[in-house]
Amino acid sequence: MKPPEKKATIADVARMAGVSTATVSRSLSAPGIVSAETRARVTAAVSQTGYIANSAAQTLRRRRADAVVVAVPDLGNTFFSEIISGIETLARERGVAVLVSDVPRGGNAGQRLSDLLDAGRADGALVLHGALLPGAAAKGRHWKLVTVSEQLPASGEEEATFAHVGIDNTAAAADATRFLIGLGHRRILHLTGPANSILTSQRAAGYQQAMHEAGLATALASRGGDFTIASGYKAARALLATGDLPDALFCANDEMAIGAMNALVGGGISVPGDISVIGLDDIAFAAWSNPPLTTIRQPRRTIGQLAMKELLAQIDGAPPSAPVHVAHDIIERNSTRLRRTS
Amino acid sequence: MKPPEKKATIADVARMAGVSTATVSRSLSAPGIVSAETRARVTAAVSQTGYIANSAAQTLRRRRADAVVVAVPDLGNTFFSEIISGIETLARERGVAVLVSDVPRGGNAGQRLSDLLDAGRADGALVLHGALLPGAAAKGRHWKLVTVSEQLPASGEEEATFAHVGIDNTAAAADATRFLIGLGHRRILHLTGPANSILTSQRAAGYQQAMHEAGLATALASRGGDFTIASGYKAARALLATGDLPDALFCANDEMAIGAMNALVGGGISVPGDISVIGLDDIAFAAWSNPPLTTIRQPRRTIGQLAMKELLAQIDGAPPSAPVHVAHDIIERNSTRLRRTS
DNA sequence: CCGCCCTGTGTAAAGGTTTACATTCGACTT
DNA sequence: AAGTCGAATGTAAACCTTTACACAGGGCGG
Repeated sequence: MKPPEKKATIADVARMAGVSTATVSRSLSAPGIVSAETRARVTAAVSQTGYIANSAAQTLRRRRADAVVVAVPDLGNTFFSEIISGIETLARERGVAVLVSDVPRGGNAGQRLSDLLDAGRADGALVLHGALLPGAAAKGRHWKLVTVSEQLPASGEEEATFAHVGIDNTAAAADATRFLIGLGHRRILHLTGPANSILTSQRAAGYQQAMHEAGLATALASRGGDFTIASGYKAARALLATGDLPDALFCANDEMAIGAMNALVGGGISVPGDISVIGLDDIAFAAWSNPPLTTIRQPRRTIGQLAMKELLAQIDGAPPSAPVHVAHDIIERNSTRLRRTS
Repeated sequence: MKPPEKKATIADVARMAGVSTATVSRSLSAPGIVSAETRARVTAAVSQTGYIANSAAQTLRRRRADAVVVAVPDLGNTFFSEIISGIETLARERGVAVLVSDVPRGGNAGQRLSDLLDAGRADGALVLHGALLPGAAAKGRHWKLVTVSEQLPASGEEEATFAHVGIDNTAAAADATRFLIGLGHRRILHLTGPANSILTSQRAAGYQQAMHEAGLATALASRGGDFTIASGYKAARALLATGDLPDALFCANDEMAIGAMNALVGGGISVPGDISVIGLDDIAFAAWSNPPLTTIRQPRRTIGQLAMKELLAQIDGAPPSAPVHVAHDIIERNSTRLRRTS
């Protein structure tokens, strides 16, 4: 019962069960092909020795690590961590390990990925990182790789299209905008994210599309928006200073919307009384902001699981699937309301 | 320049450089002991072949995986993910991989840990999981293991004391309470966390200690508090229903404080006008709640890094250090104020 | 009764590194 | 000049599994 001095190897088990190591290996990985009687002896020996297969040896021989990397720009952001949580759920089920690599935006994510993948530490990667090093995408053509949430910008010449799972950001932004329009708002301002993010351009595009459809004039404000609460706050302060408020504000994500609402109510403006605000993502705090934020929900855990499923399929030899969009929903809370018929 | 057909091995490099594999290995891992000239030939061959050492083979031979597990109860919670972010920073520097294992409270974290550690997939573990399986702690005596933030309850008989890093929760809670007392509050209610968490008891103890010091009567309310926003909200609603409000409320964490404030202001109570509220943790949203929450800050990234440092030291053969407490700070915002001298 | 196939098992190679031990060679000591 | 020592390198074993291939024995069709 006391922990064995040295870890048991497959040879120890084989000896104890009176069979060859090959048989032990087979009993464990393909129980079907060994006779019931032998299998019983083996299992007994296994539990008696407390044998656990050494995974390095397995990896070496099988040429498969049973591990995947998840590359994120910011683990501290719930948005990402919930996706990872979905990934992990599936990983646990399938017995594959999850290596997280938290490389800041602007950092060399491609390098890190290469270290892990090329050294055979992982069989593939889930990239939640819109800005992998541009070059890496090309280099990564022989990696198994699926992008999540943020699609990798098609890298010019080579149509480096990876499998992808996420919501349709353009459509989601259009839906948010249409929701506002449906409430009677006309002067709708879009507070955009950081310029270098694919999300920013997709969401802005959706906004513009919906506005054009309705024959309304678009108004984008970026003012240093970078998806943080603070940047939303600052942008709204700046807006306040102009004294010229729109009917409604569509923020490129929830954090910025929350920051903006803070600035607005802090400046004596009523939300949604004077101005409606809508976000996008439905982070956990959106339900508890002041007022509770109307937004568009992304099913994050589902996204994580779907992405993981796709990656595992690729690792098992399936060809990459076409990008898939999961459905988003509008969540109406109290930061939006019908426009006063003035 | 095109990606090589097959991955280069150390033998390929050796051949190209005209040396033995041993020399290649040495050039890479202990450059000092090989002559400058040879080393140059080797490095040339390495970059020419694009050689990257196979990590499974290395792990097998070195008997060290250069990887650690991080066990968390809930990745989706920023509190944990920021600690992990600190861990990752250090990990990247040292070239060790981080395996995250997100096993829900109540799940069998010990099992998962055992899978990873005993199979040699990782060299040690960082446990942010107050409730590892009780048994696992004992079984884990021969693992390298440091607990983070939530200390593992001493497991009865065996004084299974692991290295630990986190704030002194009792002291932090006492400080929060004293802060309230210092503002002139007398009837201070403590909203506790879930009963099975070590954090809950430590924080409650700190509260009681500070109250006793000041000769004040303690009042604990648990009402299903489980560290979530929703539970804080519910607890405060219940409080509201009694019609008997204290001077101040000390919530066992920020989420509950935010939920409670929502209920309070929703119920027409002014915070901090009628009642002061203080939290503990200083999560990102604390600065943006309504009103901004006074709380106690835990340096989460630092905690992560310190814990990682300790674990790496243990892996390198150092004996476990004694538990270390990092300093916490009080962050005064607008949810607390001097008591009205009625 | 022969040949074939099938089932269950064993033998040994392969997977890619690291490292203990051996070797070589030149410099230095006495 | 013999003996030591140290530096630089090579040889080969060890790390632990999986699996291609071979083999044995039994059932069965012809």
